[in-house]
Amino acid sequence: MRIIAQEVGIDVSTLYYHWGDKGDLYEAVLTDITDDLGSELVRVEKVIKGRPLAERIEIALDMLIDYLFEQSEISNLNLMRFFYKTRHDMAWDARLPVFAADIGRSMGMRQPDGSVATDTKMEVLAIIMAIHNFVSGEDFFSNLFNLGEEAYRKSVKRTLKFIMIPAFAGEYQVTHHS
Amino acid sequence: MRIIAQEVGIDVSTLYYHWGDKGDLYEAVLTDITDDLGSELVRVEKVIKGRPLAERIEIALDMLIDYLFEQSEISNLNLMRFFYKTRHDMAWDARLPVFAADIGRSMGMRQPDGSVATDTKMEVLAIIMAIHNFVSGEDFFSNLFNLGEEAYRKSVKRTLKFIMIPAFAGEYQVTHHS
DNA sequence: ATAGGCTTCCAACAAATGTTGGAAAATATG
DNA sequence: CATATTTTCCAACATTTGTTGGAAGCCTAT
Repeated sequence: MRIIAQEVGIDVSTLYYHWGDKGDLYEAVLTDITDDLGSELVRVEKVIKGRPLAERIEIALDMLIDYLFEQSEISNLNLMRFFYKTRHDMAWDARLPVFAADIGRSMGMRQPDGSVATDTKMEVLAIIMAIHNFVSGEDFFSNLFNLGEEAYRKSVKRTLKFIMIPAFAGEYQVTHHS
Repeated sequence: MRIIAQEVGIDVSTLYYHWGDKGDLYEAVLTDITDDLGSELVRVEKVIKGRPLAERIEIALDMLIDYLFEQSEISNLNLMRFFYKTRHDMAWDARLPVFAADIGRSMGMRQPDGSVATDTKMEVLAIIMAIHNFVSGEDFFSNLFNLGEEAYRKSVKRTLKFIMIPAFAGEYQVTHHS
């Protein structure tokens, strides 16, 4: 709390005054970044609408990776939320499965009855996490492979396209859109 | 430190006596789990030796996922190491790129000169992280999708095969080995 | 058995961290 | 302008957490 307050340039009590205790603040931040990510997904959907699937995936990856690299706290906080083990139990956010279902639908992976299967949501989740992983782990991995910021980001895009396009769009040669 | 000592059933000073301070203990644990993971990779390699690539991937995923679900701290600690931002800088472990290179070689992804390209290591890293993600995130995700332990683990295997086999072994129908 | 080492624990210290009371400053309202 | 309300900060508190000194217990070799 002190560190956050200092970063913002206010006293820690002012932080408490406006945002409540640590748990409240954390929840507010999570809600906020989830909203942001939701808006970005809508933006992406608009751009890729109508294109063939493989191209949609490629563009979506490019856009989301760029977006998250600019806001890497989003990836950080999401991953921490998934993996961090707390002694206190945490607030729940039901929007992740909704996002996953939306993305699944956007990729044409709906069932005969229009709903999205759990298997599909798991697959989408894997994509989302893969992006977050590379964004949040930038410090660690770029150091590990001796890549500069630019080279690292490019390699992330290439790697994720290499994996996801064959998996979700079958036969397709990766080209370059960004 | 107190919590660890309590879990082990000793006094916290005894913990210090044997393992040094928190950083030393953390390093020792990381070394230990990395050794374990290394041994498991060797074990996997023995089993899949000589089989066709797609089958190798399938079996390796099954084995590694089972192994990590039994030792989920390995996934936890690895991911934390990748993503956690500390104010103190951390000890470095150079074995991850070696593992990635070994796995890449084992998948036949070596360059003409026998070395393994950074792109390839990134791809392997993506696989490793995907497994860790689902293992470490079990609590969160199984709750999210209302899956029991058994169903969740099965779904993880299916999902990762669904994504990785087309990406790394081209045309291939997923069958069931485990 | 006993001296000397090794191991364990209790108690304490210092620093970090979550949180709040209350005074001062800033702002709004009449 | 005077008053009421809101906002900010300082100082303190209680708890958590990393760490250590020293006494007590245990083990081994003579």
